[in-house]
Formats: sequence, C-alpha cells, structure tokens
Amino acid sequence: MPKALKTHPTRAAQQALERLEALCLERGQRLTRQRRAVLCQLLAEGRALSAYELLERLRPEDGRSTPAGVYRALESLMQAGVVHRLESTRAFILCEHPEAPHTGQLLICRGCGQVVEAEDARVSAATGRLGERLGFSLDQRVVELTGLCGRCRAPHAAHAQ
Amino acid sequence: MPKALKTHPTRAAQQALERLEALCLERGQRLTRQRRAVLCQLLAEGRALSAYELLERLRPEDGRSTPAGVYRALESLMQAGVVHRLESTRAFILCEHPEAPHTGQLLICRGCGQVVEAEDARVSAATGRLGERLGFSLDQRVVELTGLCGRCRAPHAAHAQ
DNA sequence: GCGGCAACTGATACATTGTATCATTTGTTG
DNA sequence: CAACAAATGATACAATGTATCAGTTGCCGC
Repeated sequence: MPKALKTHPTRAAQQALERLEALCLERGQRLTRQRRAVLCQLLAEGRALSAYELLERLRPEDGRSTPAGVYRALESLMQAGVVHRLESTRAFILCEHPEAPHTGQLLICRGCGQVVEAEDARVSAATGRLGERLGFSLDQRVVELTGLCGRCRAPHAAHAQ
Repeated sequence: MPKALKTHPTRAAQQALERLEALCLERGQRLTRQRRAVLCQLLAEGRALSAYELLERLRPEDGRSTPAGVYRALESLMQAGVVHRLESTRAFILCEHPEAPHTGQLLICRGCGQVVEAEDARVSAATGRLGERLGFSLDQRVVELTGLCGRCRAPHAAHAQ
C-alpha cells in the first residue's frame, strides 16, 4: 500500500519539516517564508522537482514567487545540506539523511523517477583515492547512477542480471 | 612548455581526427560535414566547450550552423563514444580513450578547467556493486569529481593534503 | 521595544541551454 | 538512377538559470 502517507500529510510531514528547519538554523541559514515553502513542497511531493515545477506549486500560495526566488531558496537549502541537486536531470530533492554531512551517491530510476540516496563507503573511498592518485583536491563529487529499480524492472523481464 | 602543440595543430590533429572518424563509422554513425566540424573544434580547443561556444566557433566557417544542428552532431558523436557530456558543467569534451568502450570518471579542475578522464576499476566496481545492492540495473553512471588539480593548487598553498 | 545593518525579497529583464517541427537536401542501397 | 532513410536548415519556442537594484525583513545589541 504505497502512498498511504498521503492520507495524513500534515502529521508526519510537520515533524519532518521541523527537523529540517532545525538543521537549517544550526547550519547558519536563516529559515524564511520562501525557504520554508520550498521545503514543504519538496516534502509534500516526495520526489525530485525542477525549479520551475516548484515555482508552479508555490505560485498558488504566493503569487509573488519568482524563478530567482526559488533558486535562491534552493541555494540556501543546499548550503544547509537538506536539499540535493540532481545534475543529470536538473532537479532538486530533499536529502534523505540530512543529519549527517555527506557526499553521497544518488540512484535514479528512469522508470518511476524514484531517487535513492546512498552513502557507500566503498564508492566514497574509491572516488577519494582516484582524486588523490590524479593529484586533485576534490571539493565536489557528483555520483549519479541511472537505471531501473527493482520494481520497475520486474514487470518487463524475468531475465535477472 | 605547455601549448607547444598549438604551433602545428594540423599535424597531430589530422591524425587524431582520422582515428576518431574511423571510430564513428565503425560504430554505425555517419560522419557528416557538421559532425566532422564539431570534432575538429573540440580537438582544436582541447578543452570542454558548451554547445553554444561550439556554435560560435562553427559559425564563421559555416554560417548556417544552428543550435539544433550542433546538438544533433553532439548526440551522434556521443553515441559513437568519442564525445562526453559533462553534466555538472553542461559542456562537451572529446573522449581521451575512445578506442575502449567505457563508463569512466571525469575529474574537473575548477581552476584551469582541465578535464581528466579516468577509468578506475575500484570506482567502477564500487558503483556497480552499489547498484546491485539497491536492486538497480544501471545503464548510465555519472561520476564527476570537481576540485583543484595539482598545478592549480600549488601556487595558492603549501599545505599538502 | 527599537535602531541599524546585513540578509533577504520582489520585480524585471535577460542569459544560457536545449527541443519541436517540417520542408528540403543528402547519402546509401538496391 | 530511383527510392528510401537519414541528416540538415530554418524557424520558433521551451526550459533552465542569473543580474540588478530598489525596497523589506529579520536579527542583534542596546
């Protein structure tokens, strides 16, 4: 029974929202109306949204929202580590593990659009070592793996692998 | 003595170009005037270019070049595996190791813009295993590591690490 | 509370990146 | 060399992201 949470979004969402807000403040970001609104939308949607999809959803509640405003809010939320940008799809999504600072990996299902966030030690170690080996001091690691998730693959073919 | 190659670009470039052209044909891509022109520019430039930077460079030689045309040419060249797209900078660059099919990693220096292409077994293995572990059958892996290369770091600070 | 400064916003305009469509041209193949 | 598929040219447009600057808001010390 997926989507069951949708039936009482305010309950769990409220709690999650407060946790995210606390993190923003801890990390030196003011938490303004706009930023809160962007957080809410991402939380409510539960999937990655483009900046302009966000804008569409904000406009009804706040007719004064603008692209620049949305991007500024996203910038701040990314600074705080509670939102990630998907470079390969130009979309934004809530961080799943915002408590711990991270340089994670993102797995993107091209079937259902689901995004799973991972923090794989082997991948982190391997990319770190690769940087060292080539003499780079890394400050950003984009690891985005696209494919079909288990659920999306199942109906189409039985040939595992 | 960097940039020494620039003094006789046609020599080595000609040879590289022929090799790239051969690869395109082998891989079922027609090699048309436009595509050849794009290859030439990327080869001449030796660094990543945006689609519109490419367009600027093509226009003088062929006033009929259009954005759509450039993107179509790039599409074909990427199909042939001789060009890569940098997702995190929205730019395109010649593949350094076009002979071998690959799902490589790209290291991008934010100082000089240099892009180094790697094919690190540990990174490939680790990302592959991560996909498996989470039930994904991957068909695209974006690994883009940004930082400062050795040369760009050196002048600024002596604190190794 | 409140004055003042920095941060944020609203508004507008614009820059960059990427696509859709369709008539025409080109290239390949039998 | 006819015919068909692929690529191109032209135009228009869609999507994504930024610059600027005047005005407002929030925070901090008093």
